[in-house]
Amino acid sequence: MNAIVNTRVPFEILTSLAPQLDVPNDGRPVPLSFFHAGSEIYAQGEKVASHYQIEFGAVRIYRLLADGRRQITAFHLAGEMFGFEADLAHHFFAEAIVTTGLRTFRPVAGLDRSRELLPLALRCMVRAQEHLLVVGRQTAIERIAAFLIDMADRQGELTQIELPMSRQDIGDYLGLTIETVSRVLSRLRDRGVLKFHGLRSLEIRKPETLRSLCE
Amino acid sequence: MNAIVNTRVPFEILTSLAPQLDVPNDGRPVPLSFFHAGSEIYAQGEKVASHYQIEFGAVRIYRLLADGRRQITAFHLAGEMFGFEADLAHHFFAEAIVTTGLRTFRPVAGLDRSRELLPLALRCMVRAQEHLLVVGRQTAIERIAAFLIDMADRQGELTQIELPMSRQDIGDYLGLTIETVSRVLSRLRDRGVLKFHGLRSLEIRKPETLRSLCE
DNA sequence: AAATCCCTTAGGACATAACCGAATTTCGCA
DNA sequence: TGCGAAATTCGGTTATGTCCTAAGGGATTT
Repeated sequence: MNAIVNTRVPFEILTSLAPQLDVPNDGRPVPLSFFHAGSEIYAQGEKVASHYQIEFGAVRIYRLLADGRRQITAFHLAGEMFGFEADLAHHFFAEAIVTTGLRTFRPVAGLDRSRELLPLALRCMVRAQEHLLVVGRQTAIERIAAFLIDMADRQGELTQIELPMSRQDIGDYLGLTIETVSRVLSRLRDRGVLKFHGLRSLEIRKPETLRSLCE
Repeated sequence: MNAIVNTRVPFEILTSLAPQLDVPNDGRPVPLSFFHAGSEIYAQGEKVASHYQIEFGAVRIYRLLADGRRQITAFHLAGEMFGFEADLAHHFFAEAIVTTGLRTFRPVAGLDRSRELLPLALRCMVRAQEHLLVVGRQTAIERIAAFLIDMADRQGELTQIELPMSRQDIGDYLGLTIETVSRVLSRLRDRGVLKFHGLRSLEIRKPETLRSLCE
């Protein structure tokens, strides 16, 4: 996985880094594009033009109900790929959570990528299905615990976690309100399970307690 | 889609039908196997040996928590394929809901099926992600409405629905208890939206009302 | 046709998490 | 370092859905 995770680098500096990051792929340079925090990468209903690999930063994939309720179906971190769809149109929205650099892969006519794409799609599928168990059948504290363990695993660091997303994002991912997310995190802090260094940086002090919470 | 949906045919009769149903595929006959209601097709942790197409009947894919809570991640009906996994082991359980006939596809060494499998895997992925929105952000009545509309769409018939699964199955699919499922269905019946012909056979009397419930 | 069993429905008490309003903290920016 | 806006946290109240118990209904078996 990429070493640069969820940093808040000013946009100007990023642009100057572009030439170094823009390494060739399959003999052809793949363009690297930048997205400010909160900016849209693609929208639901849009035609699928390419898929993406995250060079640095983080992305949220989500869907909206008519009254504004939002479900985030996935977070993607540095090194991961996203943007696959079942047909020609996007079924979800994708937004940069923080300043994010993406490598864009456009499909090449006549070139069959299904052999490489299949394992990635399968992994996405299993992840979504496993997340269903969390959202459908676990309590608030179990959901938060599962989320923190997942984030820790994906960031490599076992005890130190950087959260690129807001409490609202976490709530919309876990099917909880922002208040419940905040309350549960505070309770875990008070119990000595977590220690915060700022709002979005934390340390797991009792990994075994956290793990026992999601059964 | 196959015409035979969710019928309760005695096992003996099914066996006698086997020769007719066992049509060749790729010049080689694909074996058809039968499963009684409730019998296991594969278990979580088992090595993936093949994937399956449903000739008739219905299948539930699920996962369990240590204390017995269950989340059904998908129902599969006649004509559909299932059993794909991200690696060599099954991440979920699969069970026949009613008496079910399956066509089993074993991977052939040296034969790359990813081109055919990718669209199926992507469809499964999108379906799971869309289901996340239902389970994570919708109310009980909205979930039931979405479920009924999905079942109607997949069975071809627009107003007549046969439910192969129990109320418990529906609850475990939608993240609700059996009582809530029952209560909501009764309320929809009392409101004249649904009309039941037995417990597992129903008619949508007001499709537009149902549709307006999931926004 | 009767009996049994299991699934389903119903009703009430309870609990978890949502909702509402407000105080507090954090972080970007000067 | 200090200011201000935004995000987060906190407390109280409410509602939705769960839990528990019991009654009802349908299907299968004999």
